[in-house]
Amino acid sequence: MDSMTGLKRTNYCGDLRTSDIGKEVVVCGWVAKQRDLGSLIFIDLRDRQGVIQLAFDENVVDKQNFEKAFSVRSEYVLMARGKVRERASKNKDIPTGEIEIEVEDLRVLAKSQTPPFEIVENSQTGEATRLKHRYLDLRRPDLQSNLLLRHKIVKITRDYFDQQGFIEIETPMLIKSTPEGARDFLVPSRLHQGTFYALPQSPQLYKQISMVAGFDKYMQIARCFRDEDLRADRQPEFTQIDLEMSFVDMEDVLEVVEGYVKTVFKDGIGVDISTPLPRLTYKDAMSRYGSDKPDTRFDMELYDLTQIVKDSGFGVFKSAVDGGGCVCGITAKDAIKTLSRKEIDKLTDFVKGIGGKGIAWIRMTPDSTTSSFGKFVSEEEMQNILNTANAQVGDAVLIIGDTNKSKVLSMLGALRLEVAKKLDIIPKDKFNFLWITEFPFFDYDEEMGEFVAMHHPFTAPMDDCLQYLETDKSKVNAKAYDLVLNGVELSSGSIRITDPELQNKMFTLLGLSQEEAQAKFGYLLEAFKYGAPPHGGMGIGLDRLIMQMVGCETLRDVVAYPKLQNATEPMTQCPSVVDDVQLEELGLKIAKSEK
RNA sequence: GGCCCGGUAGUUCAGUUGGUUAGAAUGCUAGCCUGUCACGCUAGAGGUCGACGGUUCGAGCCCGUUCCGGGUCGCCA
Repeated sequence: MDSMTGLKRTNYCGDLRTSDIGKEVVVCGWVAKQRDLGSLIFIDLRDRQGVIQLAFDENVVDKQNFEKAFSVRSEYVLMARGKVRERASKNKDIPTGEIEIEVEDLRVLAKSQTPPFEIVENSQTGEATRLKHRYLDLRRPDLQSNLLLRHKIVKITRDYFDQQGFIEIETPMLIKSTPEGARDFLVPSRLHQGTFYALPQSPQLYKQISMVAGFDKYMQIARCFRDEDLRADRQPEFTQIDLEMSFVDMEDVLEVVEGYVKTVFKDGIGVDISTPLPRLTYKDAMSRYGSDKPDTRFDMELYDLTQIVKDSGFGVFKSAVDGGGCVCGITAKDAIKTLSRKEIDKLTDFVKGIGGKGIAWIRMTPDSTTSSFGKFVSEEEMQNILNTANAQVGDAVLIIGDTNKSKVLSMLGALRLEVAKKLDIIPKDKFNFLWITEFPFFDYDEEMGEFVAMHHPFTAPMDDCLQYLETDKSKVNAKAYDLVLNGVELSSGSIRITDPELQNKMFTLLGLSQEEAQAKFGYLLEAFKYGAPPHGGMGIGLDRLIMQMVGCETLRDVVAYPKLQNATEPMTQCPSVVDDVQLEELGLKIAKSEK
């Protein structure tokens, strides 16, 4: 192995261009590829900026360097000094394809074992293997560029909010556990055995207290933790762009966030987002798309057939309507080829999987119109359905009925997405933002038979809903707003309650006793006694934002060191057991052994 | 916790009704090769078919159990 003595890097491999021809440069990096043509050897040397070709001609370079180049293997770490020159034959496909380095001094700084998978873009290797050797996985150009973009986005974010007068404040990682919402990760206390800190699910209460403290505009690139099951877009720890502002109402928050979205897309990836962003109330989103985070990159909106089929001879429809529910449908345009009877059966299974009973369908082929329920309904009813469905030859109509209205909408919303995926009609190059406003304050829990809070207990109700607080909870909406991008909930926020009287009333309505509220949030309530400015804010999911920007399928491609679905990390093998000594110091005993 | 998909060479996969010695590509090793860039050509090494049990004359394939990975529902105020 060689030393670096006498050499100092002058350029990144991937940065060199034809303008550097003639210069003597020193580059460092990893061997991406070695091509041995006999008395001519090429090495592609890779660093974070890209690759550059090193050339070794047996008749020109000295014997020692040539033999080194010959014996080099994948992922060896090299340093090379030489002259940049124009290539004899050019490669138009890469940015450095017209030049190469005629190497005069080659140093092998480190050897490498053969990597367990190929270090290439769009790797097909399973994630468990890649995460076990994440340092190799991260060498891949796509992950390198994802993380470089992430860095850039974070910088743009800090700059934007700084310009808007926001102050970044670090809130603690070790905080009081407040078992509501998601599960907390707990950290046992040594100095106070038997007690625990929790890792924050978000800096929510601290940022509100920062408003009471007078910081006026707060932001933080905040790490958040939730001990819940993982998904492709959900990790137990994630990063949130956390905001809070004083003396604002909803419109002010939305305006700041819209400015941010515009800036970060323009400066980050060169995409123009036109503002103001479109808005939809929760109610409209549910009735038109069957989702509180609709993907508006394609149409296929829901429609209501309840009035048409309320006296239908088709039992499924009739009983849904009689039971106080509804019957709604979607029309899949030009879909009969994809949506064969067999495919519709699969969709029926899909709907059953999310709690539905099935799908009533109509297929309009050029020859005939067939349906699963035609013989039970009159000609007129069928015609009315087709009119409302705006169905033409080639279309498929999918209908769901149930005694639970919101269930019909959400199932149809899920079906809408499933069908769109099957038909492959979702454009990949669009960035469709959408504000969802006027969220219900309460959610009716069927199992418990009562209304439960849909948001954290400091969310303010909308002013014109205050009158219904004690009379009709279903009519109470919150000053809460979500920002949706391409069907993904990117961001969520609200205006908070600062009136202690209203706050107490809300606790009561949420079934929290004074004592419970005091025990959980006493410090915030105490703070509010000393002059709390009206305030509100938002949390923007940084990981999901970047995921959308690079168009990848999983959060793991934009997080440097993510966890597998089982919440472990194969490289470090965490979580792991700890020494008995550690447990003893904490006053802990493991009650259940592993097996 | 439920449901779905998967586990075969280092990697990605194929493997017919259960039938002799389990294949391909790529990677790896060696040799040849002066303009390659997915270099090319030749040769070679590389397998507990996730594990355990069962059915069978015979199991990669069938059955049961279990482990592991992915997706999803529940969950994520």
